[in-house]
Parts: sequence; structure tokens; C-alpha cells
Amino acid sequence: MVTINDVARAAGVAPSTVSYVLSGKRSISAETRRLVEQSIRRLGYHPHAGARALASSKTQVLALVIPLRTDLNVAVVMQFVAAVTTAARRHDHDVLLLTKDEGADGLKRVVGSALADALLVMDVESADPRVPMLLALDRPVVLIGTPDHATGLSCVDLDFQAAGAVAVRHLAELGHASAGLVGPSPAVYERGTSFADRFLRGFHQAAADAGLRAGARPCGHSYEQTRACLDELFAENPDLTALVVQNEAVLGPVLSDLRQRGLRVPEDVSVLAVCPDSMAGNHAVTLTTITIPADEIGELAVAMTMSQLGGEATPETRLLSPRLTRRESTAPPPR
Amino acid sequence: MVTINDVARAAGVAPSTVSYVLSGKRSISAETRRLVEQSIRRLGYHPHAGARALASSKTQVLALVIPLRTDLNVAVVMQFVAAVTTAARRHDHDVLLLTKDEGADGLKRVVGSALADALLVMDVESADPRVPMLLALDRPVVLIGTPDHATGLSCVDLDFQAAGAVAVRHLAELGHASAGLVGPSPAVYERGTSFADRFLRGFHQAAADAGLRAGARPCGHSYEQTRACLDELFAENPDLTALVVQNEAVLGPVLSDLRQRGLRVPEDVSVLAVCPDSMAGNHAVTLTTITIPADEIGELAVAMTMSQLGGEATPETRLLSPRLTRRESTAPPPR
DNA sequence: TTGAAAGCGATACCAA
DNA sequence: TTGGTATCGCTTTCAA
Repeated sequence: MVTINDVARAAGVAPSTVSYVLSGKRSISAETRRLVEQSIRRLGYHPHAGARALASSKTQVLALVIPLRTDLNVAVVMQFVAAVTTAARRHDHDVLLLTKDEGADGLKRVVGSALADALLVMDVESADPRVPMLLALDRPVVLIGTPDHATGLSCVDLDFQAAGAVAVRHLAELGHASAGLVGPSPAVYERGTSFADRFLRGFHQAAADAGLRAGARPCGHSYEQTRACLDELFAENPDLTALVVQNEAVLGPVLSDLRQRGLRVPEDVSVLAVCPDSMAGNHAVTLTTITIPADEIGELAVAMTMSQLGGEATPETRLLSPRLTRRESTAPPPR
Repeated sequence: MVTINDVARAAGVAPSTVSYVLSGKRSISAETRRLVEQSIRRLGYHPHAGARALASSKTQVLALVIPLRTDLNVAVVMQFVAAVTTAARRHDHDVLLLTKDEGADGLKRVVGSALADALLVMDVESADPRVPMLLALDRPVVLIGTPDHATGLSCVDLDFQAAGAVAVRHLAELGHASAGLVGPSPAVYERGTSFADRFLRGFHQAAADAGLRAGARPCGHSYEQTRACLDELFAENPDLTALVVQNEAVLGPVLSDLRQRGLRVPEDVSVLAVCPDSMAGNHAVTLTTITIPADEIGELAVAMTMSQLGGEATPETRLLSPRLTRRESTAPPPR
């Protein structure tokens, strides 16, 4: 293995000088820098991460906690993971992957054994059992989502409450008098994953304000459950003319079930989807969407982590404003 | 921070003894073990990963390289990531996430700086530029997929060639005289991602053997591209009675386009999907599938890595036999 | 069955 | 602007 001493010897300088060339923590003459950098390249030197961590108490690693349930949300989670990893590399950090099932102990372990400098946590629940521990942990933490008692923790998320309102207002402006919400799966509500509740709140409030008749139902991810969900929505409100779908996984089933009911989109029913923009074109009718900007959120989360690591920032909550893009799937109601 | 010395002092033993209790590398009296373990718990001791890596030249970390394209394959990739991470933890290892765009240099960096003990690489191409470097790297490597010149590297994958054949034979046995393959996106073929070619080969060979008229087309993931793909397949073979879809992302579009053509599944057209079993129930008709056992592959990949790390194993290629589960979407052809 | 101590490869302080 | 060196926390050899 090539060590800093090898480089130092080759360049005819002290090991500490090599270290300083690498870290930029003190000024180096042009000539010395050249010599050192050349030796580094020639020898193919890479600093030993463990040694570095030991000496500096910095790992240059971010731990990212992802949900394990692979049946739902996958596209969003994946996009987010990709964004975080890419952004982390731009800041010269790597990403250690943890799964939610490791729980609070897993986080304690990773921090305790100095495997990571900071934590990014996805799929946070309203009363997330990990929150107290995260607060106790004296490390930068950024949550994707907004749990209830997170004062002291940084949070990033789409403003789902505003999104719910934006969805309703778009439909109201088109002239709809009613709207049904096809929500995330019941499990999501049961776990108290806050984005579902926040969207629902925005949805109902805006509906009340606009005088819309609104109904909402969670929706499991199988075709049968989707059909049942629509059955209920239509039973409650037979003259429904618009659906808001906050569940990417069932977009296909929703659209095909509507067709089987003899309902055309958007002529008979408008459909507004809450999902990444990239999914808008994957259906027979291009979808009006409120985008879930997973990569923006990921990048922002990393940026916030970095400034906390730099000591320049204190915890804060950032909610991104919803953006609606109108496409083919929404139109004025029939008649 | 709690160190091994703190634990040793609390337990009244030498630091080395604590180390041996932890590693099990020499026998310890019951009493000493009890004392040490108690101190560890009481103090909440976690060994410092960096220090450990420095002293032992082992990181207990596996690097996992994932593809970045988030539009395709996401479900499979995600399932795989989850499986690897979970399996790694069972073997007392963590997972460092790399993206494919880091390329060969990224791998060199990670190994060079001793960030990981072994590499798991997804999305390998036939003539993957990373292969030579992986061979040069003197570390355990397991590839998900099978590149061309990988002698010396371990590979795990579904036996896609056999899968192609199994698909055709199932349809032939049902009495079909023709079959169309809706393949992965053109980009996948262009990159020479080997699973696509292998499936295609098995598909064509088995079709020739069984006397089936077979056509195949790549398929982009948008609705428009899917419809175009089906257009071509039907143009080439107007009396097509069966489709094999090796592209989970377009299953929805394929099914709804068939309906728009007035074709019922399975009465008029049989559909056989190559995808994770968990997706079989997400459509109006439950799908006959050849499963992509992402979690099995992930677990196996980790197991192989571990035995290589243990020095018990030499590189080998393992192709999992395809498993077909018949559901509603395949049936004898009309008439 | 246990202890003492020499590294592992960096960083960063103290000097020059 | 540079060098020397103690130090980080652990593993493992050598001795007892």
C-alpha cells in the first residue's frame, strides 16, 4: 500500500507537508505543491480513509436511511437515493446505506462507531421513535419529511399541505364541483407518515374554501384494492368529475379502471397526479402533475447537511413549494 | 468518546483482552467475558470503525455500485439494494453506495482509500470498461450480470437465456404459434447490457425449436414508444397471439394499449411478464410471470462475497434457473 | 488464560 | 514556508 510517507519520500518533503497539500490547510509554495502532486499521481496514492478518520475525527461519509418496503414509492425513493449520492460526491463525501429496519439502534451504532459524520433519514413518521435519539445524538441530521416534535432537527420536504390545496384549486378553476383523493396505502396512514396527512389537510381545507365536494380514501397498491378505492369514492359521490392521485404505484390501475367504467380522461373525469414529473408521459393520456422533486429535495438535504457540518448553519425546516404542470389529463368537467 | 481502554479499565483487564472478547480470536474465561461484556453495555461502547480498519486492514464494508438511470428498472434495482443491504448486515457488514457514473476511477478510489473490502457491481455491460480494472484490483468482486471476459470475477444473475426459452415453451405448450417480445429500452441493448441479449437468444432459439413465429422489439418506457413497439410487432405478425414483456416499466401501457386495440387478455392475446413476482397482481389481469428474484440474487451475491472474503471461495458464475408462475394472463390462443 | 507494547496511516500542533 | 512528532483507537504478536 502507498502511504503518505512514500509520497513524502518521493517528493523529498515531510509527511506533514503532503498532508497540508492535500487539505489546503496551510499555504504551500508552488514548487513544493507541484512536486507533491506529481508524486501522488505517479504512485497512485489514495489516503487511507480509516487512518484519516482516526486522526481527524471526520469520516467524509453521510449515512442515508431508506425505507425497506420495496412495493411502494420505489421510484421516488430511488430518485432520492441517486440524488443524495450524487450530491454527496460533489461535496467529496460518500454515502453509507442503512435500512429503516435497523431502527434507532442502527443509528446509534453508526454514529457510535464513527462510520458517518451525519445522518439523512427518509420515511419519517409523525411520532417517529427515532427522533428523540436523533436529538440526543450530537450530529448533524436532516430528515426527509416532518415529524411532530422535531425542533432542533433539520427537515426538508415538499410542502404537501400546499400541494393538496394547489391540486384542489386547479380543479376548482377548471370548474369542477367535486373531487376524490386516491391516497397512499392504508399502511402509510397507519404509520403516521406525515406527508399523507398534510396533503389530506390541504386538500380538505381548500375544498371547503372553494366549495368543492371532496372525498378521500387510502389505496392499496394492487389492482383489486385500487378498484375498491374508486368504488368507494364513486359510491360516496356518484357525479365525481375529478380525481387526485397521490400514489404513483396505482396510476396505471386507476386509469385503466376508469376506462372500464366507460369514463374517458379528461372528457368525463380529470386526473391529477402527485408524482415525479418523469412519470407524466408513461400513460395513454399525459398527466397533469404536481411534481415530487425528489432530486431537488435530495440535493437540498445534502447541502443542508454540509452547512451543518461546516458549523455555518443551525437546524431549520424547508418546505418546497408545489409546482403544478398542466397536461392532457385535466380539463373542465363535462356539460 | 468511549474507547477500548475505558472498557478495559472498567472491567479491570487489558485492552487486548477486550479486543479478544469482541473478536473471539482467542479463548476467554467465562468470568472475564462477563465482566467485559457488562462494561461494554454499561458504557455503551462501540469500536471506532476507522481505528479498527487501520489496525486490521478490514473495513467491514461492502461497496455497492448502482445504475443512476432512475426511469427504468427502478423496482428491481431497489429490491436488489434492499436485499444486499439487509444481507450485508446479517454478515456484520455495512454498505457503501456508489453510482455507476463514478466509473472505474470511483472503484479505484474506494479500494485505494480502503473504504470497502469488496465490491458488488450492478448493471454490467457485455464489454464493461470496468472489468479490466476489477480484475487488476486485488479484491473480492461480485458482478450482477455476466460481462464477456469476466474469467476471474464472480457473477450472479438470473439465467436469462433459459428464461427466454422457458417463456417460449410455456406459450408453445398452450398452443400458440406465434409470440412477440417487448424488450427493454433500446438504450439497454445499445449499452450491451447482457441480460437483454441473453434473453433474446433463448427466446429465438426456443422459438425455432418449437416452430413458433417470433418477433422482438426493444421498447422505450413512454406510452408512445410502447404503442409504437406493439404496432411494429403486430405489423410484422398480424395474427400474433402472445406477448412476452421483458420490461416491467411498460407493463401497464402494454395492457392498456391491447385493450384499446380491442384485444382481451388472455382470451385474444396471452401476456407473459418477466418481472418481480410482487408486480403480478398490480394489473386488471393477474400476470403469468417469470420472476426476477432480485432479493435472492442480492443475498447470493453477498454470500459469495463473504466466502471470498473468508478466503474459502474462488470466483465462479452462478445463474439462477428461471421460475414461471402461471396466472390469468396466459391461456391457449383463440379458436 | 491474560498482559504489554509495537504498529497501522493519517492529522495537526509545536518549532524552526 | 516547512519539518518533526505525538496522537487518534484498535489489532495482534510476543511473552508470561
